[in-house]
Amino acid sequence: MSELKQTRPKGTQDFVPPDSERRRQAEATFRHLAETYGYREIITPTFEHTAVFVKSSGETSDIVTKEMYSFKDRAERDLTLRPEGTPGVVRAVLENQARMPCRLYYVGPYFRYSRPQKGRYREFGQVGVEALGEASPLTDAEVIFLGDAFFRSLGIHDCTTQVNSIGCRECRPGHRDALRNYLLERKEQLCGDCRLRIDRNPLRVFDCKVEACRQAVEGAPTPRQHLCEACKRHFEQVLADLTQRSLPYEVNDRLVRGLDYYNRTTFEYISASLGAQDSLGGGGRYDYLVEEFGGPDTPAIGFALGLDRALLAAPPAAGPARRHLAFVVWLTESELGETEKLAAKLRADGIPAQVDYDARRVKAQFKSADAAQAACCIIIGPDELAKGVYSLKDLVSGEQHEVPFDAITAAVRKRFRD
RNA sequence: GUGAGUGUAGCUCAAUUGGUUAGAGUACCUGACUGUGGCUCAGGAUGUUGUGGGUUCAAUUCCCAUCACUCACCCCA
Repeated sequence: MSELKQTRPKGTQDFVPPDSERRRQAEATFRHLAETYGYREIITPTFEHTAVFVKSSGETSDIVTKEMYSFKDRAERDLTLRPEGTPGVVRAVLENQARMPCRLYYVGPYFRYSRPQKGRYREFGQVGVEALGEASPLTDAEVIFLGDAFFRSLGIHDCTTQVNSIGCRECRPGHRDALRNYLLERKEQLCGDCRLRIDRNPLRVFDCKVEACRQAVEGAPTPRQHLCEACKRHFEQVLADLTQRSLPYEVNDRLVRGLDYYNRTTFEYISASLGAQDSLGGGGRYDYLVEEFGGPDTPAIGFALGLDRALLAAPPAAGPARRHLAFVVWLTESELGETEKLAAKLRADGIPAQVDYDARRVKAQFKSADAAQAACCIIIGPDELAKGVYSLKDLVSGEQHEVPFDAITAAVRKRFRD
């Protein structure tokens, strides 16, 4: 293989047909589903002032400390390619003084500087929703249900839903202290990372996969044990509504999530068929974030789902379907004018039409049509023009018959329906 | 950022213990079929063996470096 002069940057992906079409399809499915629940699309910049992410995700979170694509522009502004969606949405909602409550969804590329592997890319596709100004536990359950519905509509069936509650301003400090004391007593057993976490964010120790840490944390005080009455009731209502909706779930006490802004409900969707990167998506409540951005006290909840991983977990597309495309084939140059006219008419009638202007022989044109996966060919030759017909050939069945000039659109439409 | 594995034709892969013109399938092109794709048959074209160095009479094969990809750690989508 001769060396290509230009290759794509590490961790980025090209989507060529039909992969690009499969991806679009999944996005369309999500848009439709989200709109079904009353969400409307929000489009925000792909980069923001770095402070937007640092303030919301947490100064010490891994995303902020080592995974951001940050740069200075020509005026020395500190900018960052968005590593996640929520902070930008919250910023935009406040900046545009959107009326609360409001339900927003988004679709787009996100960027994190981490080493690529299966299901993890430096540029990746994410879809998400944010329900701002809604405090009810029923909203939590509906949001969790919506994420699950998206995966199911893509044909993903091995997806399990995990939920947890990490409490609020009232009950978190109590738990934090209890957990910190518990961990300090067992500091010797913990890995280096976790020893640092004791001070910075003890909750994250629950996330650690090191076996020693897992054991040490076995009997640790869980967030759930320390929930205040209000949080406890909220969580119970979330679970009750999930049950009501017949959505199977697992309560996972170790599910704490990596972003600082979460409170109360957290959840995550896990797939068994993805390898190490098994999280299809996740989210949670972030009742304090809007206020921290300088806005009014506003409860909120949302999720982000990984498009790349969803497509990885979804069953492969069905067999090679023919495209709704008519290929117009010409015999000699004297039919070229007629060929262009027919193609124009078909397109005006809403039928995608293509012509191979370069291939001189009919055989080569048919090969092009086949390679393009066209559903049919329309042949224009001297004989046809003399008789006032086109020859219409179905490329799947191989059948061919003559169609009067003015009946061609209807005849092709019929082919597409079959 | 750390570790391991893999780089041979457009694609998927071969090539005995290092041994001289690096093969096969598929895709591609041509013809059988000068108005017809897919099937069949016959023929044809294709590689600086990722790159750079080293060992050797001889390197796709062994060694070093480098780059790329993959998987895992980490982190999470």
